[in-house]
Amino acid sequence: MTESEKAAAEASDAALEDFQRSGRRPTINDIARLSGVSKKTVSRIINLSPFVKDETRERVMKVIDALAYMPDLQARGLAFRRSFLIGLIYNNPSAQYVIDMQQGILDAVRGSGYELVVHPCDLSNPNFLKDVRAFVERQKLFGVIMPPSVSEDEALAQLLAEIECPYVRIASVSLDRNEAMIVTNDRNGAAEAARHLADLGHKRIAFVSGPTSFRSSHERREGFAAGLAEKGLKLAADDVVFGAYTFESGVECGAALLKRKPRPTAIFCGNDEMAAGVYRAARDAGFEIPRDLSVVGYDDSPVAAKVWPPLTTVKLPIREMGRLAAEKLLSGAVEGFTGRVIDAKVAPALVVRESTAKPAGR
Amino acid sequence: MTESEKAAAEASDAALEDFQRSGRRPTINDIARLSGVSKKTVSRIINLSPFVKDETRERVMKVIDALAYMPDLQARGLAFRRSFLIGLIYNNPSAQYVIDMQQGILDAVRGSGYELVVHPCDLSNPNFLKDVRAFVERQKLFGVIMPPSVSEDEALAQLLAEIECPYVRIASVSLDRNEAMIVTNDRNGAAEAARHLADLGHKRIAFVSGPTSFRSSHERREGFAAGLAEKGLKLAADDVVFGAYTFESGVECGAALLKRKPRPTAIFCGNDEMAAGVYRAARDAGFEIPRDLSVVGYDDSPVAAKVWPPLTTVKLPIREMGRLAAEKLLSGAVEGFTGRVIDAKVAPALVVRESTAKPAGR
DNA sequence: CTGAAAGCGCTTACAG
DNA sequence: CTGAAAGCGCTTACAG
Repeated sequence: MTESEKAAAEASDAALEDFQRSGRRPTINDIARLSGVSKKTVSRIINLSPFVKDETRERVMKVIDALAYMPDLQARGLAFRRSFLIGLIYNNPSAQYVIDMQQGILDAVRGSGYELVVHPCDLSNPNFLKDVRAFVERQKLFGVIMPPSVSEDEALAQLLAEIECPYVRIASVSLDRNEAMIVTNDRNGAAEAARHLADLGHKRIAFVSGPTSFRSSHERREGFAAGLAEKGLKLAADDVVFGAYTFESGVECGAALLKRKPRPTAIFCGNDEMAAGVYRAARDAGFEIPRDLSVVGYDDSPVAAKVWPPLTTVKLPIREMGRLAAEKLLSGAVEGFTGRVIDAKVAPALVVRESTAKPAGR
Repeated sequence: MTESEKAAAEASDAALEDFQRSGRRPTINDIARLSGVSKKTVSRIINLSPFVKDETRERVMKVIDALAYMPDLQARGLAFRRSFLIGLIYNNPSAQYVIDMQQGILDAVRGSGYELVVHPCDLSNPNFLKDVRAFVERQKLFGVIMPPSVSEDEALAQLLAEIECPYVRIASVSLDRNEAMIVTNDRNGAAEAARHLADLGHKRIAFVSGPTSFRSSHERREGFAAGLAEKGLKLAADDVVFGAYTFESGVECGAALLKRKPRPTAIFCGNDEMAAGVYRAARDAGFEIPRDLSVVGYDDSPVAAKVWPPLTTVKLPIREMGRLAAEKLLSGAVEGFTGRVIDAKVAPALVVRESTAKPAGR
């Protein structure tokens, strides 16, 4: 280092300290001035451009770190014509499901500077598409994530494509390009439940379906039927009753099934909420679980461990699904996410607790 | 209208149609040009300035409506030095609580152009304050809402004040200026529960407290003790056991209380989750609710209606609390919110279901 | 590998 | 009541 370089370095150190004392939030101009480069070069560094000499980058980074510089997201957003926000558009009635998904998304974006904006909605609202469009366009969302059954709305997916808003859909089967899907393979989970009940020796088995407007209702039914078929059993149309994925609908469906003669010895429910409702119906009708009736749920939500006896159910890794969806969405656009999750698989798994046993008399 | 005015109007109509055909999103410049005013005047209209002639406003509004103009939030944000985002910072373990609060906040901001960004956090994380600060400053949040127990952290409130981030805290007692508080008056709710149990004839009554780190635990305990005192009963220190507002802790506390001789004939729980745990403990120990034991919860969360027998509990209007908090936050800054809720009161109310009855032998 | 100029779509401060 | 200029803090397109 020559004398004159040393003097320059000292001068810039002094300027840096002056700035620190000022207490102002630094801008790209401050960083450029204090490190002796143009703001364009600072911009290149912020945006991880490879076209910066290592030495230059180090010098600038030192100033950035010393001043804890954070680029202004509004300004970047204005120039980029988009924000650093991810939208979660959902209509799932389960609070736990939504919270788990939010957590998963936040797991993925932590440290990236992106944040999560939540947008519950109602598919039956005639303004639904207009609302979503306004939401996306006003905030210039980076992209959106959609769990079922919003994810199954083709008109919405088409709208998002038209306005060029990246999205990832979470659904029980693939509905889109691989890059835009997280698939939960509900058939496999339901088939596992079927094999479990068949192996215990049950023959008269009923299925409480979710609403037919949810794709998962069909997938779980078909997977369940396929699992029974492997064991030589059949799920007749008459063995299926329809609920709404809610506790109350579970009570009603359970009560109806338990009045039948002969009554089923096992009931598979489309989700845990309805299974809890079937518990209530069984109690009201004087049946004991699992002695008189085996029950299996789906989701492994917290309620599954809180009911008595603890519920055998199919575990859906909701938080992980959220994380995978966010990683897929950011993949490519954000450093560190590239291609990592394109082939991620979600595998449902049976969790055997105490609500299933051999049927009476075996 | 003179001939030349008419010609001008026709010309501008044509220009407007041209623009509509272009499919571009209009900017403030387009609106200004097409309505023949400066962009400053358009800006005044967007910002509801009274200093615009009615006739001018009407002319400009016509163009705004025709083109469905939405001001760019990034650009406004850059100029205003803040965003149009409200943060929800929370550490509440109940999914239903958080979802209800989110819904309430969204009820309030609907149509205002503001959106909700969620930020779960962990008070015990040493980086907690730094994380929140980065969250608020990076996104330049308009303001934040904090439910318990985040709301009770004075260091956080002080930090937000320092960085001039408006906030509203939700808590069981007032901790701040009226403009920054939604108070849930937990003492009153707990006192109602106490009177209900005393009126039924219970004498041996226990309280399962939430964690002492939650202010609500103290408030509910003191309110409960005060309610009992009105009826000539006393809540001794020995009658209080401490849980963690979780199901599992409720099981443990319930089991411990039911082993006592003489055992309590009624248990008031700091929340519904723990009450559900006490149900489990009662069942495990062979006691029937309400025959052998009366149980009262707090919150009126969905679990209260799902357990058997349905739980008597104190209803906390969580969604409304979220709405009130958001209205208070936006009050003053956003048209239509001014002063409307400064004196809003949250009143807890006892919901009597089937988990409470006279003690055995009366 | 680096930079000067123009622009993103708004608002503020000033002037009239 | 209205407007021309400058600015918010970044990036893009171009040039070297």
